[in-house]
Amino acid sequence: MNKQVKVLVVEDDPNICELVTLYGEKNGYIVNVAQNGMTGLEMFYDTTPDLVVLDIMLPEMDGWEVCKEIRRFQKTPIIILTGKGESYDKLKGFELGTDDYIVKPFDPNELMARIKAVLRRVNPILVENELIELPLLKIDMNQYKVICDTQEIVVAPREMELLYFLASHPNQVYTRQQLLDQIWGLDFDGDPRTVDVHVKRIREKLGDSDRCWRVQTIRGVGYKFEVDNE
Amino acid sequence: MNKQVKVLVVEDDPNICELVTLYGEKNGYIVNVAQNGMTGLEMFYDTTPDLVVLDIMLPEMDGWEVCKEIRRFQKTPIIILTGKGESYDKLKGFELGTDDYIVKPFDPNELMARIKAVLRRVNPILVENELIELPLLKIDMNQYKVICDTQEIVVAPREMELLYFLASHPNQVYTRQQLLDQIWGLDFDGDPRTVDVHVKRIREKLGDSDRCWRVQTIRGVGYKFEVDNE
DNA sequence: TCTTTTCATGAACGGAGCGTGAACAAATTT
DNA sequence: AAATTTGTTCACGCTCCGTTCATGAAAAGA
Repeated sequence: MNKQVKVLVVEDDPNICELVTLYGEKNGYIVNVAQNGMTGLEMFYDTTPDLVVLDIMLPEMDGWEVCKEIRRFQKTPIIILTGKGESYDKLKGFELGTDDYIVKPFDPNELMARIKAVLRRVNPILVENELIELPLLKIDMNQYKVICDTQEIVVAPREMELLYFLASHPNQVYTRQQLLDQIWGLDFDGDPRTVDVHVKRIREKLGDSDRCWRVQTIRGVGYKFEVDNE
Repeated sequence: MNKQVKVLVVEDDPNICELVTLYGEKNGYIVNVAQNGMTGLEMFYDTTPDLVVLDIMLPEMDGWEVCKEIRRFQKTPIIILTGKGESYDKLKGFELGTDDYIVKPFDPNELMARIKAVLRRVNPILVENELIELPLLKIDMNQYKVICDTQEIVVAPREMELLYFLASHPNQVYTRQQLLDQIWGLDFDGDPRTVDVHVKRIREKLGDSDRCWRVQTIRGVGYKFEVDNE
């Protein structure tokens, strides 16, 4: 198991703090929060985080100052949080060496994705690879790549996610609705049989040779990714 | 036997309350209902449920408040009930530490499935595994798989459910009508002899070797899954 | 033994559920 | 803006499943 990744959030809005903390912990990070720039810096030296999420509009000491101060001796990755109105000075950001930025209001999942991306770029060891390997099948969610029978296969995003989800829960049956909720999201309000079409496309792309795994239809229930045990 | 699982439902629509209660009790849960957020919280501290089903649109105190309040010190799993139209504030977080959510109008069985899934993830001991293992017989409802004499058997959905139900209540006799009510549902209005045909098909699929278990006919009454206690 | 009741079994019908191709819409790329 | 890729829906056909019915066998009671 990898060591726990520490994230420092410097942000004065307690709601956002709470939100980021919740999502961060859900993703397995240790999250520390500072409500202003000063305590942010203190906490930085105190906890030596692997990444900093930094609001620009801060009381006492603004985000750029914090950023500059951190960058004097450390190259810890920094993700900037900026309000919609606040003109984010790209040049300034580059000069100060930030790694990414996200505009409020933001989708927490989006932020999590960015954190993961930055961490991977800066320190790949910290990030667990979303990779599934089976005989004659390799699904790499990071590179969005599927290799089947030693040759790469072009799989569309949705197909990729569906295949990955099924394959990461082998032998477990899921109803169409469960798959829609998990992969499409709760707000998707469409035909459950959409899943069928994606399954079909996955199947025809992977071919129908005899392997120790397959996407199985369970009539009256749904689908499962079946793997033969030895 | 496992200890009884307690579920708290916080929902103002009495119809939904009744529905969830009915289904919940059928699944062996102790169901408590609160009609608004305030009494919901009181009842939470009062009954210490194992899981909370929480509507978002509530009088007096909205679901997010209840959620936040519960989450202050407890990590009791929460399943959110949300209307289709209600746009949830992404920033606020529709997943403010909730474990799952389901959109109204929903299929009660779907909700039951989610409750079970969440419970299994959070506290596996509370959930009885949908798995029956006997000498020369394995019924796995999660994988929708029956293994008899070390080889897999293809069993149709209804047969599967019937076999599972009987096998999970060994040596208990059920009339045809009871079986219809339990498995087909109360709204089924057909020939009770339908059960006979399914029993027959189960029997011929499982073979008629001498084993320590069998589906027994009790003449004039119904059927039972008989297991020899050596 | 004969009658009656109850169950097992095979066959058959109707329908639900799924695979598939194609069309359309939306997003993405060029 | 055009072209390509991707996502979704629809319609058709087919298969498999659930249900019912008819018939004969088995059990129970007289």
